[in-house]
Amino acid sequence: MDVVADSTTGTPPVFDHENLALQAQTNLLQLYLTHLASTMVPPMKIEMREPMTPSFSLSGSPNSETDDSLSAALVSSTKALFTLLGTNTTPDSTATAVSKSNNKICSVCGDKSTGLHYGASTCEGCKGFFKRSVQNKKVYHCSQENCCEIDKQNRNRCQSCRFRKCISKGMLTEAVREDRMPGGRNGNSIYSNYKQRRSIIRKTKDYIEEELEERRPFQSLPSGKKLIKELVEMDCLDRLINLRGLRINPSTNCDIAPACKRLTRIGDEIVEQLVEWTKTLPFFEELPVEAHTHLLTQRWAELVLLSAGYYACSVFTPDSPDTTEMIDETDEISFTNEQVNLRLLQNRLSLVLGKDIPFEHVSKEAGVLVHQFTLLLKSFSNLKVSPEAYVCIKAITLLHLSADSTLDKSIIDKVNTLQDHFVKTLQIHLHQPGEDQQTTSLAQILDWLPELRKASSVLLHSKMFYVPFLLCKNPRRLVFDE
DNA sequence: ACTCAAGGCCAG
DNA sequence: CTGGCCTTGAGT
Repeated sequence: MDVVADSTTGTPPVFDHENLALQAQTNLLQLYLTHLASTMVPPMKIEMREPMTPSFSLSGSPNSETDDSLSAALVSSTKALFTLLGTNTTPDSTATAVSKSNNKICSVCGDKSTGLHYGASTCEGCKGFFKRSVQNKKVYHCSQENCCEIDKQNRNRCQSCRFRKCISKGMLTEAVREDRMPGGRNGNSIYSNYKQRRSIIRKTKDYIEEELEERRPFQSLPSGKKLIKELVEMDCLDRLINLRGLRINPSTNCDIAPACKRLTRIGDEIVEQLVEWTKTLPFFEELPVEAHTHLLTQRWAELVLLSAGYYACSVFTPDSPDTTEMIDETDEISFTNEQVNLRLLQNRLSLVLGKDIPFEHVSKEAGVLVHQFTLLLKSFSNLKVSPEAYVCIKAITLLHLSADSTLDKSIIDKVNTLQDHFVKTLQIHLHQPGEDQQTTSLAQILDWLPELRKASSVLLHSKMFYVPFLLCKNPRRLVFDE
């Protein structure tokens, strides 16, 4: 009955094999993210307001030659990534819509527009202001709260908010020439990349901007119900939960090999889903791709745990604190009892792998992880997080920078500003009346984040990325949508 | 030759 | 620093 135990060696071969493969998968993750950056970044040199460090050579993959097998795997999945990168753009409709709607009015201040300037239809004033700002590498600071309204009358009251609105309206710092050469036209590449990215999130952004044009606490990223609503709609938690690698083909008795192979592909799938999610974020275009790469690389494990945890809480409604009796019979994850979850993992792992896995092996390999995940579930379920709060927490988690971040300072400031914004948005949401006595405070949620971080390090250490998903969803019930 | 988006000039 | 007006020059 127990194939694994037949092995003469003391260590369980199944898990050893997996761990090796999954370790390679972690490296693959890095490569994917780097690859994402290289395909998103135009090959030209890009100068930001602050003197950019040459770290932009990230697209040039300065590292030494990668391992052959990893390269091969990378190449094989490149196609899928390219589809992720949004080739399904509608440049025509975008262009015409923009040119029509912005033909006469400056999109920044509402003054009379004199045409397209640096990517947006603006007046001479905003054009000149943007040019001087970029040329002189100006860094402005808002004396208020980054929420100044910019119109024709008061556009000179706050340079910081004016510049931010320029950016949010699509003006590109890259379009200001470093060599100051007059005349001619900028290469199409400057705008094509931007337009491609913008078209992906155009729907979201336009929607938000229509609703919140008047009162926006933050120019490029409006706060409010619409922002949260979009985030909730874009979240696609089901896609992350219904990982193909965890599905069971009911008709065929899976061999061990394909099952293992599928498990090792889960890293790919997670990256795919997270990249997809990142691209739908309203602030996607506000940050350079290397920033997204950096953030995803650092935070993906936390995002996985958060997503799985939220899914478990939303599906199983953790209102029964005493789950001691639901061992064996029930097929539900426990929020308190890690032994239940270990048993559950054993069952489901055996199911996916198509053979019995001894409990002690599961306990040995995933015990610490299950322990941490169960603790995390318990504390997370106490927060009673709403879908709206969940997407805010997710954004806050992604936008958490380590102290030793290697990003450019201007980017760090931007990321921090964005994170602050989502914290405020979350706070506003929590204070909203109508919810059934939201007792959870912002401080409670923020206090929980270190716990998430701690659990993520365990997840990274174990390399069994799929454990949270396997625990929170029965592989038998995974949706087959292909 | 015309267009249009980039840079420059300079009175306010 | 601002912004209206002028000059440039590749693309059409």
